[in-house]
Amino acid sequence: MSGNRQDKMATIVALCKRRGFIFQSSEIYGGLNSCWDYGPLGVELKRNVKEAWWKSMVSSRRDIVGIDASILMHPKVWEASGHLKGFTDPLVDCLLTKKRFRADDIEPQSGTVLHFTGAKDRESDAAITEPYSVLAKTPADFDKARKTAREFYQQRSIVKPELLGETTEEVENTTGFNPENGGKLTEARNFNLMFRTFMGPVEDASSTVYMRPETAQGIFVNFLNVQQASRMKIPFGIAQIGKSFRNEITPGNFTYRTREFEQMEMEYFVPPEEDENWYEYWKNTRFNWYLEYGIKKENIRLRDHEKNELAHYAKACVDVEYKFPFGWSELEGIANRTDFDLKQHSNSSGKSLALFDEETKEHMFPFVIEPAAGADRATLAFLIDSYDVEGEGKDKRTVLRFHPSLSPIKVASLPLVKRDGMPEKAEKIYNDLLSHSISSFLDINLSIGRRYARQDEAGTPYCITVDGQTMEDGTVTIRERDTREQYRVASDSVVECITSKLRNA
RNA sequence: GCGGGAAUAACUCAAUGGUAGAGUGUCACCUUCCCAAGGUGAUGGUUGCGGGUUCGAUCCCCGUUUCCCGCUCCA
Repeated sequence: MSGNRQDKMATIVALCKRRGFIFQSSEIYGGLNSCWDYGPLGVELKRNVKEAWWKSMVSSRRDIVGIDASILMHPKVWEASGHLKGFTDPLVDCLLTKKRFRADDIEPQSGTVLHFTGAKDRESDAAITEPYSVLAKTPADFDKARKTAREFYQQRSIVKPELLGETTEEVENTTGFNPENGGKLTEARNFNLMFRTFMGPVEDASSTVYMRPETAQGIFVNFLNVQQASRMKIPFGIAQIGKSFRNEITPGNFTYRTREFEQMEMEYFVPPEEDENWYEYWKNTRFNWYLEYGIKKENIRLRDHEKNELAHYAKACVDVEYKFPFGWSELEGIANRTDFDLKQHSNSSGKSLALFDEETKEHMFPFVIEPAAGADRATLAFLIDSYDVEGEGKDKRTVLRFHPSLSPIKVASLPLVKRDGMPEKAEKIYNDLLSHSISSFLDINLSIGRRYARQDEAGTPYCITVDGQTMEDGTVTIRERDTREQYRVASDSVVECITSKLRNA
């Protein structure tokens, strides 16, 4: 990881805080791990990202409808979906090397275990009574095992350890030792990635509920409700934007991996024999969506999952990856979930989620193609991708080159100087814009250059400037963020002009 | 969860075992007809938090929280 890349991330985190995009959660209390709050600019940006997604997936299509399911769902949902079982990883650590293993990945081993009760130093009074064991695999090499044990005690400040209380034990098919060095592993600890809480005032096992680790299940369990209410016929989709929660073992990289996050998911139900075509279709459609909203071609790619990488439900999966400063990372996964989920819920609930096929007169389970995107990840990617620094020294300019639809503020209304009625005129234009629900900003103080710079750093695509000529002929200038070019329009056509620019952007 | 590094004003950073400074920013007033101009003033910090050592700690020690890096994990 080069210094530059990390500098870029740090610079963006600082900019986000300074300009009000993203703050650390509960900062005055020292912060809360992996939790972030969106500030005034950040919330607009993220809303715009979600709106762009919703428009492209729902509003502009005849074949997709939306829902908003609750975060808490019946616990059996998570049994059926496989999350209750599959989301629990029993993990063990090597006491010597600290290397971590999944307990169920360790091959059973046989051999002789050497137990020690402790160690003392050969040249001082130092001693330690912590027990330790090493497995000497058949054919047993006891000297090597003892050497491992001495390393263990050396780590605990015994410089020249003499092992104490050695006993041996024959074992078969144990998984309690590190396959690489025979060293004892910790007890298995379960990491369930689902957040748990209690429904109602009594905290007992029967009231345990989970906060959803994905929004998809809310769609699957509502599949027939939605299909019947909206009279949809396959192929059709159900979309949802909402918060999900996962107790990630390692959160990090700013808002990239957090334990509370927002997903934009769509489940597209198709005839089983058409699954591969639709998979290709959504792969391309979703990839192009990022390009359409300004992500640079060289910073985005598709990466197919290897067979052994696939989730338990998936027949195929491809990631849309973005080149973050910390490396290529997933923005969105497009998966062929087959009929796994609908069948599971049908079996588990006893209520069939199959559709009746009028042609074949048979019940059938559609296959599901799922494009699942991270709203926070997409927001972060748009933020990073639009970040640009121009010029050097005094001419240096920081610009967020957002696609205009994503910009938190669309227009700033600025009087060139604070006199001759210019502030009043600028305020009138500002009010006009606001009355047309165009997100705008009025800035009167300080030099015009400074105010342009502030808007550049907020990613505002257009600045309206009221100058001397405005007072004579009623025209104002529109300044373009990316080129800094200016041209004049009649002040009473500003709203119309901006509206058309935003529509065509 | 392990190992390493860091934490001082809103941001970027200084400084010192004797209760902290600068630049930037922000605000007000003045000035200013086009890209972070200038002037004056103001705003700002229990030095992340909690203990300990000390006459005295931002500095030394311990713990803790958060962030970053590396493991590990990742539906």
